[in-house]
This record gives sequence, structure tokens and C-alpha cells, in this order.
Amino acid sequence: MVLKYNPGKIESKWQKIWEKGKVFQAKDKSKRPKFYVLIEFPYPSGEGLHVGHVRSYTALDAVARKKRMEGFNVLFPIGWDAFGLPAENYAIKTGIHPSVTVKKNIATFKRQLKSLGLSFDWQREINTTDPKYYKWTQWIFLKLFENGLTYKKRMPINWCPSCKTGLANEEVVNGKCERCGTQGEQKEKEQWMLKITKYADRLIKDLDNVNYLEKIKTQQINWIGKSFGAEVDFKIENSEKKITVFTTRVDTIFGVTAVVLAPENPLALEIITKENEAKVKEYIKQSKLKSEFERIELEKEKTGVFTGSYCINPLNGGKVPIWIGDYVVATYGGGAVMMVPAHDSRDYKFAKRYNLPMREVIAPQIDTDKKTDLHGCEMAYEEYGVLINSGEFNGLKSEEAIEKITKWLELNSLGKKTIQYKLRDWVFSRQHYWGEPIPIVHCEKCAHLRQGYGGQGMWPVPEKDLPVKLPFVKNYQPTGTGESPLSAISKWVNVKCPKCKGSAKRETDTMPNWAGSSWYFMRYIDPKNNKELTDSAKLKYWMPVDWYNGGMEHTTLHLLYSRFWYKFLYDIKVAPQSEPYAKRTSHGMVLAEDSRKMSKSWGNVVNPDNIVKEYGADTLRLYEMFMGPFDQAIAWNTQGIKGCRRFLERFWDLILGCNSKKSSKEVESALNRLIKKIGSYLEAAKFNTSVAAFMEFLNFISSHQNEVGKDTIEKLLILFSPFAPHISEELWKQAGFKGFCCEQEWPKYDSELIKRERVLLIIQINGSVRDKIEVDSDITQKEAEKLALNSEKIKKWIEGKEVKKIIFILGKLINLVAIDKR
RNA sequence: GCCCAGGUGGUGGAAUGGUAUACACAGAGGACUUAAAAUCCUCCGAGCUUAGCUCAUGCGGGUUCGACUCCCGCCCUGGGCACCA
Repeated sequence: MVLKYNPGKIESKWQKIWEKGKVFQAKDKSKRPKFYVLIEFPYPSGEGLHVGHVRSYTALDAVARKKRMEGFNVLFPIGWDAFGLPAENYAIKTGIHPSVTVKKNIATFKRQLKSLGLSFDWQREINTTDPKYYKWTQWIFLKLFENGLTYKKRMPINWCPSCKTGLANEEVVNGKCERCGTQGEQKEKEQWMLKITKYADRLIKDLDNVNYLEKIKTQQINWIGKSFGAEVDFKIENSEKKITVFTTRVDTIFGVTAVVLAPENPLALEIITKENEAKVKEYIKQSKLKSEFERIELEKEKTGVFTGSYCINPLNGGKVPIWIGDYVVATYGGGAVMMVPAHDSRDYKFAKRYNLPMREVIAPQIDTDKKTDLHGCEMAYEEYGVLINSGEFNGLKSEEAIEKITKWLELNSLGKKTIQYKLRDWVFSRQHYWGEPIPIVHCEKCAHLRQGYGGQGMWPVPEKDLPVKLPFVKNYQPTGTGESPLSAISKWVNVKCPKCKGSAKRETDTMPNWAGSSWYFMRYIDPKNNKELTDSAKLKYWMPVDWYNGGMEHTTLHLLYSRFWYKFLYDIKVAPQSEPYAKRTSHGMVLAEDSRKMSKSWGNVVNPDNIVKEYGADTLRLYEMFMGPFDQAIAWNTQGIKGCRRFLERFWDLILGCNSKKSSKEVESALNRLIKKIGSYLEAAKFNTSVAAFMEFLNFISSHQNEVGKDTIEKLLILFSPFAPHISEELWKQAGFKGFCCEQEWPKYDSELIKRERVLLIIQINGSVRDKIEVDSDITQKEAEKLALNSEKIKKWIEGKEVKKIIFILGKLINLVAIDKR
């Protein structure tokens, strides 16, 4: 009597046995080559594990399992990114300390992850909210501080009136707070900043040396936004001052009919003439009232005001009016632009609105065939062309003119070649309780003596005093004044100055939750080290991460931040190389059955617990691999789950029903083809076609059941175990094989066996299939031609025609090119 | 507006220059059953004058003996960026 497939029974059994046998632990001292597989560690939310987690974790689990079987010493760790607003908001509502909530949520996640048979090395579990962990997050901050990569800046920040906290640009989506969806505002506050812009160029350049999906690279490059151009100085009339503008089109400089300043530009207030003062001040006031979001929403509506002052065009000495317009971005290119309405569509709109003059200075390069006449054209000509109305530069092509005019400016000290980035420095402070305290002390006395960082009395907390632990509090309410709730805890805030030992105060801002995740992959390597961040020999052995998978939504945030930190750690000789991740892939979202995002409010959430209970973990794993291409978003389908369960049942019955000692040649050949396919599919993240290949193979052997020997079953189970580890392990045991299936050597294919002896030769006439005949796979062209020409079907097609050419592809097809006889 | 990824049966999708629609889901018919479920077998792009033929991979061209695949030009969908000078 053959046993029935019962995942509920076998899955938890094997999970326990594997754990006891420590089969998934990475070895620190090993002569084997290493392979580091990384998934983005989850935020342990109260909602529990999402089927989206299951998709990406299972995929990388399959990779990790295969690599292990290939003889690699595999590190596949897991941990918790546990700082963050939901736990704090929950604490505000209920008074339950965030650490309690986090602990509870982690327990749930852990149970859920373990029920899936993921081969994590649980010995290395980390938690960003553990003081033993965030000690080193703070340590990195101190290093950044010491190396001049931090600064404090009073700046307009994005403020969420609901969360009562500052937001990074990246956390504002369409003007709204990413977390709660409330409309954001602008607020001025002293913020800790990290100089990520200093690394902008390297963050682009080093992408050449890593294997990321191409779309990830382009997205990062666009985000950093490098543009080559020139800075040009426009002297202000009757003043010692000048306005420096940035332009990528210095070739259009003879077409400048105004210079426009951002309202935030401090020069703006200095240059107003008396008669314009009231008007201009009112305009600046109004535009400050508008939040950055509103400005964008008002879209291409360009407004501005004339200051009454003029500056001088350095090229032709012409008098240029200075305007203020809020379409000029304050934080880019110095917050000033030269306005060339004839050749920039934004300037064109601005000039039209205020009736400013336009001067054409670029003519389209005239093709001899078609003449382009731009006169009367209702838009700006933004392409490159040939210079006109540009004095001595007339007749030059734009490319040459850019070079020559820039040189001229440099010779006359009126400007220079330069590079601008869109990337802005990272706003690193949050006014929250549930984050890593920034380890800085402010001493008024030292500030008075102009000591401490920047003479402002700021001192780093000495390394021996780390971690600066979060104090236990009763009240988590944000102060709403912009101060962190920590500022209310005087016992914690008041400390001795590390320098003068006088009374001083702690920094009360905390770090954003991107901090802990910016280096966590390093801590997995040496999670219990309390002397250093990670032992350097271990780092050298394990880094870089060989395969990192995560969501596309982290491309411009976490992925960029962590690359920045790693580069910095490389510069201070902590990290062994300058890039942390050798390969990066991304997974598509798992949508609900109705193709919408899964959400409590829609009531369309699929809970993995229920699926495991009803169908088993292997079915869930297999289904999530099979549902579609890994990098694409895909809708859940309950019927699809059932199909995968059906497949596993057939698999189970078939394997247990095979009794032959040795496989037939045909089966052996099919198996070797399967080995080849699965190997290459896994490397290429083609999980869906891997599963299809198993299904095809099963269909094949179910019609050759008497020819399936133990040798085939052995290799099949090994191949299948990365995808469905429990059923493979159980069948391995039932079939009487020794050891763990998941510890066997990954099979190699024999290319001799892959070759087929007989193949179906396709016969085409002019590219259309007209006949198929079975032939020896090594048939020669001559023999194939003979067979083709003798085929009755083919004869009909070439009757009255002349065969002009024959194309023969060995073992595949023969194509006869036949044309009518004259 | 710019950048990226896509568009193939009723559905999810396969095929990276060589048999278009693998593999699955759904559906139809049959077997088993008192019946249902489960399971197994068969069919399943469209059309036609159905031993076969024609047409079909968003649309229009092109390259090629041969194009879902490569090139040019459109249309549509999804994602990212967005007054970045």
C-alpha cells in the first residue's frame, strides 16, 4: 500500500530534523569557496508575513540550496529591520513599548518563515533595535562625523503634520507622506545631513563593475542625475556682486534675455530696487507659503517678478534684467538660471507670459533637402544646431560652441566647466523616539568658546560610551514642535560634556530607519562581535554579497544609501572592497486575485499561514515560483495553487511507484537535459520555467514508468529539493537513500547523453513548414535534401518551381527556397 | 515631457533568428461512481470549400531563405523621474 502525500505531517518533521542537524549553518572557517545570498530583511509589521515575502525568499532559498549542493559554503541569513513608525504609532495609541510590539511581531514572522522550510542560518539572526546592533550603527555615524561627512543645516524640510516629523525627499510621494498619505508641508529645522553627494560620481561610475539588472542601474543613474555644463558669472550692475548660473547650453548665451533667481536665493533680497521692493517681497512671501508640493502641482504655470536690477551678459556686455521666479529650483545649480526663451521651453513660457524679448541664436542645421523655417514657430527650438547672432561664434555647431565659449569664459575668469548632480544630501535626522539616538552631545560652554565641531560645541559621544541607549519612556507623543519625544526626558538629555565635563545636553534627534539597513549585511558575517563592527578577516572572506535580491522600490533609497555607506567604510579601511553587492535582482509584487494591491481595507489579503495549512509549504513555494516571471508583478490565483498541489501528488505517487533498477537510455537522456535546464534557469532567475521543466519531465516519465530507475529518481529528487525541499527529503528517505537529500552533491549533466539519436527534421518551403520527418540527428545535408525532395508533400509544393537555394541547420531543419519557373 | 519595462489563446505565460502558443489554469466530452468530490483519458487560437489550406504574437513598414525575436515609425499598458536649466 502506497502512502498518501501528506505535507502537514512531513513538513514540520523535516524542519525540525534540519534544524537539529544544523545543515544550513554557514561555516566561518572553511576552505570551500563562499557564496553569500541575501534577501532584504523584513520590517516585522503587525500584519505578519506577506505572500510577497514568500515569493522572493523562496526564490533565493532555491538559489542558496543549489549553491550549497554545488559545494559552496553558503551564507543565507535573516534578521529584522525593526525600527520604524508603525511600532511607535502603536505605542502612542496603546502605551505599549515599541520593543514589546516588535518582539511579538518577530515571533510571528519567525514562526511563519520557519513553516516554509527556508534554509536560513538562524544562528546569525540580527535585530536593528538591539543596542548591541545599533551600537555599531552609531559607531558608523561617528566615523562619518569624524570624517566630515555630516553637517547640520537649517533648511526647509518636508514636514508631515500627521506624523509630526520631518521626511526625506524620498519619503514624499506626490507631495504626500509616504507612510500616512497626509499632505506634506514645508518647515525650517536644523537637520543632520550626510554628504552622499560627495560620493555621487563614484556611485555612478562603480556601477560598471557590478552585475545589477540594467533597469536598476539606469534608475540609479537617473536619480543621481549627472549633467555636464558650465557656471557663468553675470556681474550685477552697480554692485560688486555677481550671479552664478549653471547651464548645459552655454552655446545659447547670446540669446539670454533675463536671469531668473529662485525666491529662496539670498541674493534676491539684496538686489531689489526701491520701487519694486513691495512687489518682490510679496512674491517671495507668497512662494514661501506654497509648499514645494504645491509648486509642482501648479505644474508648468510660470510666475515671476522683476527686481528692478540688471546684470551683465559676460559674452556681449549686454544689460540683462534680473527676475525672480519660483520655477527655478533653489537647491540645484545655485538657484539661478539664465533665461533663453528661444531655446528652452520653460523660459519660453515665462517670457511669453511677461512679454519678455526673445532672441534666436541657434539655427537648425539645414539639410539640403528639407528647409526648416522656425520663424513664427510657437515653441522653443531646443535641439543642437548652428550659432547665429552670436558674434565671433557665429557658424559654429552647438557642440563646438559649448567648448569654445566655456574656454573663453575660463580665460577671462567669468565662468568654468562644471558638473551638477540632482542627488541631494541625505536628511538624516528624525524627530522620533523609535530610532537610533544620534550619538552627539551639545555643550553650550564649549560653543561659547567656539570649540567642538564647527565651533558650535558639538562633541561625539566617546566610542567607549556606545551604545547611546534609548531610554525607557511612558510618553511617546511627538512634541509637535519639531523636537523628538526624547527631548522631554531630562534625565536622559542632561549629560556631562565629554570635553569640558560641564553640563551638556544630548542630541535628541534619532536616525531614519534607513540607517540600520545600510550596513546589516556586514553584521551577519559576525553578528555577536562586541569589539568591532565585524571581524576584518571574516569580512574579507564573505564580502561582497554574491546575490542580493529585493524590491524595485528600494533602488533609489536603501540600495543607494547602503552603497554609499559601504564605500565610506571602504575608504576608512573597514570594508574590503568598494561595492557591497556583486549581483542585484528584483522581484515583482504579488497582487491580490483582483489585480489590486493586497490590503486590509480591500479585504483581499492572502495569508500564507492559511495556504500552508490547506495545501502545504511545498505547494506554496512551487506555486509562487511558477506563477510568472520573477521580476514581474503578478496576481494571485487560487486555482493555480490547486494545480501545483496536484502536481506534487502526482510526483509523490509516481516516485513511490517506480521500481526499475536502471533507467532506459531515453529516460536518462531526458534527465540530463533536465539537469542542464534547471542549472541554467536557476542562475538566470527563471524560476517559472524551472517548475515547468519539472512538470514536463514528470509528464514524460509517467508514460515511461517502467523505464525509470533508482539512478534517475536519485538525481531528480536532488534537483527538485531547492524548490520543494520537504517532499524531496521525504521521498529521498522513503526510496532508501542515505543522508539528507539537501546535502547531496548537485548532479552534473553528461552532454553526450543529452544528444538525441533521432530528431524530427522540419522541412520548409520558403520558410513555411510543409513536412516533418524523423531522421538520425547527425544526418548530412545531402541525405536530408534527398529525403526532402522525395517527400510526397514536398513534391506537391515544388511542382513547376525551381529550387534555387537550400538552407540546412543540422538536426533541426531544411529550408527549400523555391521560385516559379519562367 | 523624459527614462525604463512590456503588448502572444478564454486566463497566467513559453519560445532571444529556425516547428508560435511549451507548462499550467479555466472550459468541453468521456471513464470510474447509486451520486458527488477526487482521479484518469481525449479535445481545446480563429476561419474555411476541413485527407488539407489560409490567417493570427498591438499597428504600419523594412532586413532575412526564415522574424514574437533584429531595424525604422506609430499606438497602447505598467513602473520610475519630473520646472534639475
